[in-house]
Amino acid sequence: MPHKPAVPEFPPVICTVDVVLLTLKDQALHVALLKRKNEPFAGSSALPGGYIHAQEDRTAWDAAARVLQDKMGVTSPYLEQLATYSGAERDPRGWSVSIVYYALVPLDLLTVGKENLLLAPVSNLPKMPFDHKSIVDTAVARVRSKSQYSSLPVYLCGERMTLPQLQSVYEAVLGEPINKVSFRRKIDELGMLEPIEGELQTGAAHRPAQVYRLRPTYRRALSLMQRGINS
Amino acid sequence: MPHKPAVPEFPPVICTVDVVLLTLKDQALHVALLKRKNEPFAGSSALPGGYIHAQEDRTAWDAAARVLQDKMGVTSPYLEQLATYSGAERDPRGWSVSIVYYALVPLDLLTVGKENLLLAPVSNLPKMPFDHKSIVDTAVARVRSKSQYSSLPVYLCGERMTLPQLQSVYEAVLGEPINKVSFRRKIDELGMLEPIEGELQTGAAHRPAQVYRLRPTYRRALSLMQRGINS
DNA sequence: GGAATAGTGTCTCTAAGACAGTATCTA
DNA sequence: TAGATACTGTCTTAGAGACACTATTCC
Repeated sequence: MPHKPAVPEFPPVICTVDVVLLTLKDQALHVALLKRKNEPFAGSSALPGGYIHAQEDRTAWDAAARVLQDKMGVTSPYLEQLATYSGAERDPRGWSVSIVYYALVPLDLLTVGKENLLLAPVSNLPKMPFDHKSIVDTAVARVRSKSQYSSLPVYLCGERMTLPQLQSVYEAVLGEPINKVSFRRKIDELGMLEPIEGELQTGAAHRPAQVYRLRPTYRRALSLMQRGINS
Repeated sequence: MPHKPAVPEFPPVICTVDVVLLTLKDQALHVALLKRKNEPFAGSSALPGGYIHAQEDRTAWDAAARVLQDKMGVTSPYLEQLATYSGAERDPRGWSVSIVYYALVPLDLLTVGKENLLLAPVSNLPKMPFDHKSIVDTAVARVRSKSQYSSLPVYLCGERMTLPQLQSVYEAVLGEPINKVSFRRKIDELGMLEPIEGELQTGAAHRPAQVYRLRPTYRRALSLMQRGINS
């Protein structure tokens, strides 16, 4: 029996990762875009991404985390695979595969005026190269969907938060008002928050709100609801 | 400015698709495995899969459909991306990416005793090469999860079905009994089925059941529930 | 007629939403 | 003290589950 080469010679496929980094700014979801330095589409704003470095990255997740670190200076507490986009026509360089991840980070982690950083509201995206617009739309839909029955939006808050703050984050993500009593019942059931004893958020001309923090168990894992938050 | 090559020379990444084909046999989910003809792991049962053919496949979805057709002789009415598995260590041939799809088909489409076909119950999987076991587990979890709030399980039925049949399919997938009244209310709300006038399933020693068929709109698209089927 | 399952009417119970009341801050 | 928002108690309402009753077949 003739010995076959281990890896047959198929035309090469371009293998990349892209990251949809979402944050909350002015009560609305925004996506982080970078001005591309290289061709194709040099100069236009696109999702941060890059080639998989087979020597360096143990997995595609690691590649995405590396891209996030190198290009955005961010280590996201939440980085999950969205989907993989592929095909002959999405990239002029040839048949390509892009494994896309999405991340949620509080705005204040996106430190400083990065030179080429553009925060675009997801409700009014600019022209974007490749299939990046459709990718962002899918990521937003995924985040909205997951937010209905999980603690996902807490990753958009900082370390500490009050319940009214968290509710307004949920409302911004879901795009609709939530019943206050139901919301607090749900958050209570989820059991992911604990009040910081004696710490109240004062300063406003009304009763101060209890400050909570995420329980350590849920720092990296989502907490799921049986039934979603029924708008 | 020096001209850069369009595609930098990174070590090649192996690009494949794999398919988790699920079906219902003896009231339990089974996954279709094929005995591998080629190294690595020749002889052991694994998910059907193959290289992406950049000349032939327009997208990875097309590649998965081709694999399903060529290796299983099946054209699945439902074929959706599950996730992408990647890394340096999952395949002895080197750094690899596998874009994994899952399909649901009625048992009778898996015609005949294919030589190398093994239908393994998902609750008792055999040893499988690569990370295929974890892939199957993820696919099953996805199907269970989606079945709670969508019409996904109808793809496990044939063209026509009765409500008791469909309920038993849901129960097999979800692994728990469902309240009959609630189930019928939900299916009614979904609006995906229409009764075939005058067609009843007779033959058993009891009242015959109305036969339904899927409305054309839902032949390829899922129908979603507001609130899931609450076991 | 008896056994068996199909299909339906209706009560109960759980949980979400509405609403209004009390609490506690700044100006 | 007035105004604002935080927080809570409780009533209403929608929907899921339980249960029982009728329907229709084969033997």
